[in-house]
Amino acid sequence: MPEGHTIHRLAQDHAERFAGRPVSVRSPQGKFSDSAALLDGLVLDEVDAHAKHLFLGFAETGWIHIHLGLFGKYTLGETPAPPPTDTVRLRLVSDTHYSDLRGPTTCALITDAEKQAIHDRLGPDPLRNGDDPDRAWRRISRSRTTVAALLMDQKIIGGVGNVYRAEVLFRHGIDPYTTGKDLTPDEWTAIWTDLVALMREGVRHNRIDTVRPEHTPEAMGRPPRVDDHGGEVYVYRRATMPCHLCGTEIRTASLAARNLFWCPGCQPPR
DNA sequence: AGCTCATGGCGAG
DNA sequence: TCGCCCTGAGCTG
Repeated sequence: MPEGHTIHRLAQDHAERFAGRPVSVRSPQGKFSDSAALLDGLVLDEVDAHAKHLFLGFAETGWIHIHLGLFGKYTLGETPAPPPTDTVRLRLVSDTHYSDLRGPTTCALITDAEKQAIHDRLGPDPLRNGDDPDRAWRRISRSRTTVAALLMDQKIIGGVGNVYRAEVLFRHGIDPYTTGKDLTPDEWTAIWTDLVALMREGVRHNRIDTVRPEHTPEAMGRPPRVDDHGGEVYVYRRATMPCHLCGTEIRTASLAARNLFWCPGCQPPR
């Protein structure tokens, strides 16, 4: 689940359901108990998100910094909350809603300065209004690293994960092994603009869909397909299956310990 | 019951 | 580049 769109959606949902009201803060699992005790009953007054980092602000006391990592998951619902299971790291409860966090890489109480340090080491985020794509381009355009690796580097661009990486490169016909230096300014502009649109859609629908309307199974007169992660995509996790557009077998490779997917037909080497 | 894998990221070497 | 941390689903047996 967790790419940038997931975190921005969680920020929205938390702002709507918990902000401006006192909330009960607990850690049934125990690993966040000390901080939870400090925050319990305070008003949650601000929510922020940058890349894959979520921040829940409690005025003078500080921020809960949350990073889901690969396994972290949220469950949101209406009160009454069910009895918490022993893997719930953080439970928030307002008079109307509850939220349960399980398996995060990070759930810690931090200061304003510590929060700022996190923003400082993250690249521009397509989901943060006003973030400047030129900051990313300055680093990409002089890098000999592959664009596939650069898109996943959170210092360069914030919020893109393995699905958006594969899909945005497919949508622009870019071979993932193209180096940053070889990418054209127009290609970068197209990638950034597309990420802004795709990820906003991702926040709205709470899932990743990247297939253009003219390429949906209905539009192409093919049987409907169901991708096992819940969204409609071109290449992600479709290794050895035929490309929806050209029929070439989708390829996969390991790049920086992550699975990369691309269509050699639609994304030819330079 | 035990294994593998997953949309992340960190630190050691 | 590797090992490690966090959890749960989907296999295998």
